[in-house]
Amino acid sequence: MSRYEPKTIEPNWQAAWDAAGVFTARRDPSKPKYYVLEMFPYPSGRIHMGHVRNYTMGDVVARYKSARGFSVLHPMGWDAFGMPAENAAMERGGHPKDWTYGNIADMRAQMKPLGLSIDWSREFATCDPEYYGQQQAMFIDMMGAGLVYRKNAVVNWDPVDMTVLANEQVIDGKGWRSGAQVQRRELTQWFFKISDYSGELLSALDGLKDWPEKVRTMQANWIGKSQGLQFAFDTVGAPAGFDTLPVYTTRPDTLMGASFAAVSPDHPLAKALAGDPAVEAFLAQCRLGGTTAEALETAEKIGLDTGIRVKHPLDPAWELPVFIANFILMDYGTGAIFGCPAHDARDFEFATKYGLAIKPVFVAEGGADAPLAEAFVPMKSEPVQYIRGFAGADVQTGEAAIAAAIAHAETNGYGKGVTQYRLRDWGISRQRYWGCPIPVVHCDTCGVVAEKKENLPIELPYDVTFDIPGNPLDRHPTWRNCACPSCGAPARRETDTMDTFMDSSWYYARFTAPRANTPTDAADADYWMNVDQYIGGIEHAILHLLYSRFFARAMVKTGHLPAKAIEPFNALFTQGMVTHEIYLTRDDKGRPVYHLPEDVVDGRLKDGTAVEVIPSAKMSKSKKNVVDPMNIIDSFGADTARWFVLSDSPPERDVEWTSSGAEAAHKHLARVWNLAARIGDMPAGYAGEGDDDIIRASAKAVSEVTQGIDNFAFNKAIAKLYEFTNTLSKSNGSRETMRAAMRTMAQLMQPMVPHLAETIWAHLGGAGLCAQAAWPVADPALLVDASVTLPIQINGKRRAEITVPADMPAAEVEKIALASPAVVKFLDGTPIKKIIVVPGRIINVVV
RNA sequence: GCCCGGAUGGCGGAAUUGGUAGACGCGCUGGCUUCAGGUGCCAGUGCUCGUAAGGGCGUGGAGGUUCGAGUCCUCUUCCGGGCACCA
Repeated sequence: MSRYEPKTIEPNWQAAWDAAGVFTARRDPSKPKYYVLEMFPYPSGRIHMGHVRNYTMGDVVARYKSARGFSVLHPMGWDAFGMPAENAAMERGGHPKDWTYGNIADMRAQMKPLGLSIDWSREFATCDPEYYGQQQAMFIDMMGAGLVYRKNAVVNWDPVDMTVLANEQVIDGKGWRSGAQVQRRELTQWFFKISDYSGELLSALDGLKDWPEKVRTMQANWIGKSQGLQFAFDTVGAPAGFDTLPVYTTRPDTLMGASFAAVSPDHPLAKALAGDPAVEAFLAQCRLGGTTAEALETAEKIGLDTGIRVKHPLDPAWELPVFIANFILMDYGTGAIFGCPAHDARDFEFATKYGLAIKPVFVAEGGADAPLAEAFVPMKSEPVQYIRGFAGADVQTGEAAIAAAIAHAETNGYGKGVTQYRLRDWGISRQRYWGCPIPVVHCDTCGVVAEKKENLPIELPYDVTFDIPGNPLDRHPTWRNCACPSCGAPARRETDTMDTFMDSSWYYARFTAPRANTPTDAADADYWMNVDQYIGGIEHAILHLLYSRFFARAMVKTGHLPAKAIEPFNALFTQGMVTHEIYLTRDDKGRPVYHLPEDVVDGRLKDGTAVEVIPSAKMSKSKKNVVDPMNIIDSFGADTARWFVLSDSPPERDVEWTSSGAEAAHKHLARVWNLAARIGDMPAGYAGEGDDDIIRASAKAVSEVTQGIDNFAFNKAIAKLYEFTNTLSKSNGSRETMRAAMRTMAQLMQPMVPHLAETIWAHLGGAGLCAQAAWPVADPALLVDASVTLPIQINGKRRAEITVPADMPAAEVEKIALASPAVVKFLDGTPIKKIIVVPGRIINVVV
């Protein structure tokens, strides 16, 4: 071994692994299987540090599990449909397909030098017709299973470009290209009945023990189960067909504080009143702006009194005005509510604005019935005192009062308790080209008919243009024309394509049999499913993971997955982002001009201009705070990049990229290399000294690094490897002991820096490839320390310490502690009130 | 607006179930090596008072529980993620 030159060794080892087929996943009944999957990338064209971090973590797990004797599946593919490809076509010309496949080739070329243990023979892209054709087949099966339907839904409409906009394309309520005020508009869309699974998707979260608690909590809140009361107001002065107005409330205990009723602008009653010009003008105002929950909930609350009145269910003489109000969502409950301003912040704001009564139903325990300055919303567990409650409700918690109110409604026959979910059905229609075509046909006589499976895949036409806004499939001269699968008459294809979340909701299943001519293969799915470890960004905590959980259920129902795959991801790990400082200068109008980190040295540009520095944020192209991983790989090698992204920051947290960090990583690897070289040069028969300590240190390193990897604490595993390196470089053991310790080092480092590990392993006489060697195991007897140092606290403050045999009884430890000079001196005869001895931990003397 | 996280030295972070706060790394300081710079090696490094011995203070902020709190509870500030058509 001469000098550490990663550029020489890395390609050689990658070729050696390829030649030995080390990473090819095989169904091997003699071994337990392990399926590790990282969320597949969108092919933007360049890999970034986040990718390196994500795939390195997955690689550590894959290589570790392989060393532990598992048959490992570790695949890679491309989430290749989506808007950026169409945007590129619009901005730079060219075709989304060419752009996408070009990007895939570029990114694959950037990923290969990382030395990831990926089975590249399973690679696919979701825009491959072989993939999306199978997706269309499943869509047809799911239609047959009653999981798909059409209904109206609200979209962002750009009235100038005459096109539907994604939420991302609505900036401050305006279209991103046209700048026009965006409107909410209804369109007929395709939906999946995910809401049929609300209860199950919620209750099954309890079984996902190896998912982060926060992800389960977020999903549970998203599904949003609530127990409430549904009842109908009798109306006064409403149009025909609206004799009653059904409402849903989670706070029926506040019914005695009702002061108005309100319906959503999308409510049938609001639509029925739209003939009135004042109502129509108001509804038009409500339609302005985007469709996001944030836009709807932060918009100023506005309402219009319809003149209609409803009768309070407990007092027919008590009438409430009916408003149309912009903050009522048609998608939740019945699209109509009663307002209790005293105990709901939104209702309070609304009532104040429109001069409606604010009538408290309960007060804080011991409080008085007084005018409120703001809505009084106690915590659920907090006892309150009902002053306008139902019979029998005294001082109690909200939950008990709600149950009493529901019971009252059911007993008296004006309402019933219902379970409601916030989760809405999954709208999958997109009015865009670069997605999977929805395989249905519109026929004048037969209606909406599924395409025949033998006609799949329904392929996207290549001859499309992006010179004008809108869906190119709509304006294609011939693509829409087809024969009705049912009657054979001329018919029209659906031009909506599928949400790209569909593509990523089953790719994990496809990886188990990527070339099968059905969506999945029973034997392969049975062997490889489930994903044992799934790794990806926390930003996918809700949508992608919830859709995947639903889709797995739909695949089980339609026979495309075995029942055991109903929850497809056994364990989930969510990683943090890679961040970097942002550098900028100002143009003559004071607008920021961003600069790449590589162009900034010591706070200055090359021409000497000082830059402003903004604290670290997620790497993004627009802020130019990106570091191209290829630069590091070119100058330091893949192992340095891998070691660096695993060091320091815990995997679940954000990591700040610093050039000094990358240099430090490289320095350490060179140090390990030099240590291995020195050990390799030791003369035969060299006896040295301290072998026992080296053997103990090795065992400790094995135990601690293994624990670090098992717990996804790669930063800690690496800290232990630093300690082990420090110990070994200071040791002077026998040749054989040093060589064995260094081989252990190579094995422990192999998941993180596989190329360096192979070189050391080979140099010090390891048999075969390090990547195929069995993981080392520590002898437990070597891990136990004979003596232990205990701190002595006096009144909780550390004053002294003693070292005692680890197995000394507590009574004896206490005696020695009290006799120690520092304690005697400090106490100076003060009587002891209490003494606490925690064996192996601490002694606390209370005086 | 709603839901979920996070905050520890100059910096990234460590701290099984509440039990020695600051492991490990970076940076910095001093020394050795070197013609010099870099590399490499050795030592020191939370803040503060003190010549020292030793003391005081310290985990975003304010309270609380406990013999003992970075860790548990309540409130709060700031930062980040998500909010259903970004992927």
